[in-house]
Amino acid sequence: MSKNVKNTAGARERETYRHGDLRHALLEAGIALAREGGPGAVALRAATRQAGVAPNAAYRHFASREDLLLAVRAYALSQLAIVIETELARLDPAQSRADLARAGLRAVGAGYLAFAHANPGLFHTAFSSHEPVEADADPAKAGHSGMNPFQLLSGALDRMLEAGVLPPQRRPGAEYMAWSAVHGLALLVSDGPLHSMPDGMRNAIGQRLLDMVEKGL
Amino acid sequence: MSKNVKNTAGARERETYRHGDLRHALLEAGIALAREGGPGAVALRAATRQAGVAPNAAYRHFASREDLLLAVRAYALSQLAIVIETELARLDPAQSRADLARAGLRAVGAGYLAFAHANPGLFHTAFSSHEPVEADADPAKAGHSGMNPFQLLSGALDRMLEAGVLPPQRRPGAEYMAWSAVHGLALLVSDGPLHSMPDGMRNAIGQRLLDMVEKGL
DNA sequence: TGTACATCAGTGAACGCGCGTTCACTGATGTAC
DNA sequence: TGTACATCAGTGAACGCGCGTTCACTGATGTAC
Repeated sequence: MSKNVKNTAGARERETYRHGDLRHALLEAGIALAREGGPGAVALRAATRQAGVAPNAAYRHFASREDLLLAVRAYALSQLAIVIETELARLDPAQSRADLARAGLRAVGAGYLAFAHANPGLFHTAFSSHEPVEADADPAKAGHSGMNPFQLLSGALDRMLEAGVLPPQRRPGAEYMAWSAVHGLALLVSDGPLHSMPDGMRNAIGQRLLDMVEKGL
Repeated sequence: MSKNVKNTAGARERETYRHGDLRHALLEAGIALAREGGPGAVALRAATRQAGVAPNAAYRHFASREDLLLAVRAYALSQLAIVIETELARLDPAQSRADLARAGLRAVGAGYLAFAHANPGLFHTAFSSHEPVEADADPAKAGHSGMNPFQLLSGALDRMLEAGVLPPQRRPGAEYMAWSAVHGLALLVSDGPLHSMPDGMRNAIGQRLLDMVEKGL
C-alpha cells in the first residue's frame, strides 16, 4: 500500500522521502504538461515540481528531458491507437466485405480526427518528433492490438485491397495520401479555425474529407 | 549610403553606434532563425546578437518577441504566396477553361508543397500561430498579387466552380478539403519521412495527392 | 554657412525567470546472516 | 526473531545557460535659426 496521501493541490504529501512510484508520477505529470502545452511544455523541472520531488530526482527514472518526452510521446501514440481501435471495433461486421473495408478506412480516419480534436496537446506531442512513426514497433506506442496508428491505417488499406475496393496499382504509397488528408484536417481541428466549430459541422467536414479520400484514392 | 561594413562573420562593423537599418536587420535575422529552427528559434536576443547590437536595442523596432515573430510569420506567408503565384503564372492560358481551372488548383497545391519542402523552418513558422490565415488581409502577408495563400486557394476553387468543373454544392468548405490534404503532405515533405526522398518520387506522390483532391472533391 | 539644440536610436547594466544537469550526500528499504 | 549492512531513491545546493524585459544613459543625426 502507498504511504502517500494526496494533498489539496493534487500533489503528494509523503511521510517518507521515498516516493514509491516516481517514474509513473513523472510520466503522468509529463502527460499533463503535454496535454496543456504540447511537446514544448514537457520539462523535467515542471514534472518533478508537480510530483512534489526535488528536480534532480527525475534522473533516477529518466536519462534526460528528451527521454521523458519520448515516454510521453509513446503514451500519446498508444492513446491514439486505442481511439482508432475503438472506432474499428464499432464496425458492423454483417456488411459486405467491400463495404466493411471501406468503413474500416473511414473508422481509422474518424478515430484520428476525434483524438486530435479531443486532445490537441497530446496530438501535437505524438507527432512532434521527426522519427518515422511507421517504422516503429515499440509496444509502448501501440494500442490494445499491438499496432500503432500507422499500422492500423496500413491494415485498413490492405483490407480494401483484398476486398477489391482499392486497385492494386494504387496500393503502394496509399498511406501517404490518406494520412496526409486526415492529418491536415486533424491540425485544423486540433488547433486551428475548426476547433471551435460546432460538433455537427466539424464531423460533417470530416466525413466529406473521408469521402474525398475514398473516391480519390 | 550605408556607413556599415560587413565583417567576416556576416555581422556588421559599425563606424558609429547608429545602425541605420536595424529593423530590417532584425527581421532578416529573425527570418534566418526561423529558417534554421522554426518559430521556437525566433528570439530577440539571438536576433540582436546576429545584428551586432545590444539586446534591448530591439525594442526601438519591435514591441516584444511576439511582435518580431509576427513579422517573420508575415514574411513567410508572403513568400509562400509568391511561390504559389509563380506556379500559377506558369500555366498555359491556351487550354480549355475547364483544364485551366483544374491546372490552377494543381498549381496552388504544387507551389505549396514546393515551398514547404524548400523552406521547412519558414513553413512551420507561417502556420505556427492559431490565428486564422484566411481572415487576414494584411498586405505584408500577401504575395505580388496582394492575395495570401488561402485567398489564392479560394480563387482557384472559384475558377473551378465558374468553369463547371466543381459542382456548386461542393464549393462551400472545399478550401478545407484541399487545404487539409495538401497541408498534411506538406508536413511530411517539410519535416517528415518524405523530406529526404528523391525529388522525382516526392513529386510523383504530390501529383497523386493532387489527383486525389481533384477527383475526390 | 554656421551653430545651438531637440530627437531618438542604440548602450550598458541589471532584474528575474525556468530550464537541464552535475555533485556529494542521506536515510528508508529489503536482505543476509 | 533480531540485527548489521548494502542498495539506491530522493535531497540540497549549485552551475551555467539563454531568454524577455526595464532602467537611466549617451551621443549621432537632422533641423531651426
